[in-house]
Amino acid sequence: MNVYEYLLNYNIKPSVQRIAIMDYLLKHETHPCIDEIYMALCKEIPTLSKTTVYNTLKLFVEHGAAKMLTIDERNACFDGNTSLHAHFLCKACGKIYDLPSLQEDKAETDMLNEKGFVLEETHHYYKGTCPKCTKKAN
Amino acid sequence: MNVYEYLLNYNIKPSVQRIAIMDYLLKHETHPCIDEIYMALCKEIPTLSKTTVYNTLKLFVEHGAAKMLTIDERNACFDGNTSLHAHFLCKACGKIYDLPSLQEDKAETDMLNEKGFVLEETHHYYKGTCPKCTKKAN
DNA sequence: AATTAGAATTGTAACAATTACATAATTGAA
DNA sequence: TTCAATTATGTAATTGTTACAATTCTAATT
Repeated sequence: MNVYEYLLNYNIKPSVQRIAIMDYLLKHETHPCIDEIYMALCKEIPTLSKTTVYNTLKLFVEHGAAKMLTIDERNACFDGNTSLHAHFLCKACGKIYDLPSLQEDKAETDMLNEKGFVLEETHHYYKGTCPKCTKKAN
Repeated sequence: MNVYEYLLNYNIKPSVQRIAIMDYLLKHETHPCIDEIYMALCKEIPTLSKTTVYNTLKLFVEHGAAKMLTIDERNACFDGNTSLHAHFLCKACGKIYDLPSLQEDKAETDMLNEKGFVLEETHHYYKGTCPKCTKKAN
């Protein structure tokens, strides 16, 4: 996968930092938060600033190249997988799982559109305990 | 509606502050954030502290008497309506609308349960522009 | 190679939401 | 009334995020 081209497809001017951040997002399905990305890339790009990570992710979201998840109340995290899919947050270990896909509730979206609501994003997630943590608790 | 009894039903010891906060939540469908609640109740209870509002809402959520919404990335807000329903956040005016109800995606929840996931909360919301703001923009 | 305008990045400082923690007040039972 | 437990308070610290001005980089043009 050529990240340089990938950014251009979203009308984002590539730069060393932007490529590194997008690359990280695409290769790590961990739904990383700002800090995780910053910490990871610091090593390769020692001059990287946290502000740049903020700016860059904001830019990605605006151009549709990433999605912001606000599942965890304290930290926004980011997903390079922009397809429509649901999530599961384990309250015990904090891990966010991807769920296979997500069917739009057509009755609901039709109703909203009819009333004049313009839909831009759909968010769907569960919170609970994942199988691993459930086992540990016993 | 007797808020005192209401709290007892959720195994929450009533106090002046708790009753006032729960009362506000039940009477205002605005999905208020901490600050809105604090500002509103300051007048009646001049000694109220913001910390108490935090503590109290946390307690309510733990006892299932309220739900925390993290739709807006900056501010958590709270909903006294604990029934399963979806939301719509207007990006223009910031208002959060309640949507009629929410059907569980049975195929999905069955699949999760089968794999050993324990579900505790379901969140479903849209972001976009509401009819009022869409009109204004034209 | 030098110039230059625009874009991208950086760092500091400010800001605002939240939490930790120690203290004070209240409650209810003995 | 006394006492222990619960509840509420306030300050201060912490943390995530943003504003902004300065700096650096990029790439086209001379």
